[in-house]
Amino acid sequence: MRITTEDIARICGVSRGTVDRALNNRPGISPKTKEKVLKVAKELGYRPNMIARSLAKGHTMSIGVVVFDLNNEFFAQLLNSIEIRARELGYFTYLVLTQKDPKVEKECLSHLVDRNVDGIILFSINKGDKFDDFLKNLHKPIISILNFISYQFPFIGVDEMHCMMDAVNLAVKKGYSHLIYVSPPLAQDNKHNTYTLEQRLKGFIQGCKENKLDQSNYTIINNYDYIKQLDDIVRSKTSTNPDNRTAILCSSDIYALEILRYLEAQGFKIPHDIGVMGFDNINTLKYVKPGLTTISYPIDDIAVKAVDSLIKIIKGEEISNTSFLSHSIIERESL
Amino acid sequence: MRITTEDIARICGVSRGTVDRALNNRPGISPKTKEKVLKVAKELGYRPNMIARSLAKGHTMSIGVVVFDLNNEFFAQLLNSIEIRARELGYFTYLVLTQKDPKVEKECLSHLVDRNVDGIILFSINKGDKFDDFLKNLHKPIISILNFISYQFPFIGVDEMHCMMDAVNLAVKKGYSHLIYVSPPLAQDNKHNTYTLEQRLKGFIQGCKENKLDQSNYTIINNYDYIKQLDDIVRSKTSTNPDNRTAILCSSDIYALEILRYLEAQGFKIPHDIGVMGFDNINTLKYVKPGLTTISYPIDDIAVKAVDSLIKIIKGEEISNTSFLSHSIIERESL
DNA sequence: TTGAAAGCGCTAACAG
DNA sequence: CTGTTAGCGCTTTCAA
Repeated sequence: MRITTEDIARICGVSRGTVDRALNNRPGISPKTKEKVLKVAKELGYRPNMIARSLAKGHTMSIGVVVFDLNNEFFAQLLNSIEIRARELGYFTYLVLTQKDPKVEKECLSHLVDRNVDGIILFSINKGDKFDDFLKNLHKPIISILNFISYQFPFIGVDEMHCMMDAVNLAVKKGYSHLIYVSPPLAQDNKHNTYTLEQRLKGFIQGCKENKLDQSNYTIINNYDYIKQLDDIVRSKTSTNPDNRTAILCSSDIYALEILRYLEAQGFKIPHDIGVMGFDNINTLKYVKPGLTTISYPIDDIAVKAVDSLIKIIKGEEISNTSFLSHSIIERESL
Repeated sequence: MRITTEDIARICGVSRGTVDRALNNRPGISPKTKEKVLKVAKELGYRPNMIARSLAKGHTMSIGVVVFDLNNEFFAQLLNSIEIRARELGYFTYLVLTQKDPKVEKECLSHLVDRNVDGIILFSINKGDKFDDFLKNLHKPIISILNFISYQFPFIGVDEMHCMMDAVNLAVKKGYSHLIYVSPPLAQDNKHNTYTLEQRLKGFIQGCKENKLDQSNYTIINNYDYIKQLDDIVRSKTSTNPDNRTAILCSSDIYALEILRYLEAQGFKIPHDIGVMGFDNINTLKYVKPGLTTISYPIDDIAVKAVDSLIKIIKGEEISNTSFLSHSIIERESL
């Protein structure tokens, strides 16, 4: 089949140890034999068997990336940048999609360890003490991204709470006096890790507080039936009085997009009648009219930092336990 | 460190062979010892080392997926479905992004083989006899998708040419008498595998022929400066005469989207003044106004079929060499 | 400078 | 039914 070091050794009339010294240019070999071995290896098209190497060395030069799916462009971009960066540094990446199933996530994590990945980048759907223990028992470097797990694991993300506070501030500054917050996935927060969503919600509430909006001035919608619920609220609250306009802030661009479509269909003018704001700044927004005002995440930076940090840990270096990268507001037309 | 079969053997006072028989329930072991071994293994939290298993068995239960990037949602969806399907069947997937660099693609392909993946799903950017030889020398099952490589390798995709013929037919049926075909990536076809693009172009030309449109009735734009070029043509050709309207057919939704934005900014009414049609039916289209008429690819089917076929080959079964899955036209408002 | 041998952890063929 | 042995292909230590 494939050429092995043994083949080369036999042909060159040397031992496998010597072949290894030549191939991985280690000291203790004469230039002459080295040259010969290298020449034969090249002629035969020798390629090292990484599986065997992994077994012998105890590492695989591969990492695992665990996210729930790629339907949100956001994750596709993240994964894209992770793969590029990882390979730049010599690592191959295993992709694992958990479909938001906590059990699947745990199983896959274990499987990755069985395959001896050197480290894992994890956007987790699990959380809690038991999960912490589970992760600890994996005995592998792990970087959590975006969805915070616990202080036991390095984390890279953004300050979600302040993102949403900034959003509220912007809305208030623009003169909106009634706010609606739409975050459907909150509906499932009993079982899943919904850190990012919770932080955004907190930010919304805190932002309202700081702007002296009480509960009669804001509404929170936390289920997937949001269009219907919105319908009721919008009809009763919306006013043509320019001093009493309402703005809808969403936990993700995708909901904002749906809402935009719905409002347009209902004949509302955006932002004249109602303001809308998203979150994530996905690529799609480039093609959307009216332009959606949103919060921008530094996706590439998160990806690169996650990979770099992970590999530092793998190599035994120290890294800071938690890093928040900075966000920004992208102002377009919808708010 | 981790528990090994040797540990279990020692503790149970049996040999590693026996442990193996219990763990992988193979025949030739008494129920009693088997039970005991299993119990100890469970207590100790034993997990097989897949690297060692791979080395011993000669396969890794993993596949490689090679595409150029994930910026196009199309690929994200494809990859998503591939991963899901592969893991259903027990395979983990390595993701490799080539950034449209033919050299990188070849290197990565070799690396995947070095890592002993059991098979590869490839959307190739390379082509030609030399590349065929290269792939052959990999001695690995390979499924090519969408970008045809050669008859030497199984292929799964759609009949791109007929897709575009259907598009032309639709445009003509709708009364457009002048067609513009926009396919910027054709600009680079000297070095890359641009099978899909060439086929679409052929389909466009053939469609025009069959509809008796000669070269004065259609225009082909094959560079990234298409907006500017479009500007000139549109100004001279566009007519308010309803019997002489022009339609712009694009090789990808993303160009159609750009064009839509441009035309709107110029004050054109779509489709009243000019018709526009895309290709791919990416998710983004759900949020675009006016709705973009386009060609829909069976992304999930391609993904699932690619995985299934690959694994059949891996298992030594026969598969049909080429499969074209069926496409459909999604009629919305823009044409 | 080189060779021999052991080991990574598992599988599989062969004896007993 | 069970133990022994010989690999898988590479790395690494210890002698020579």
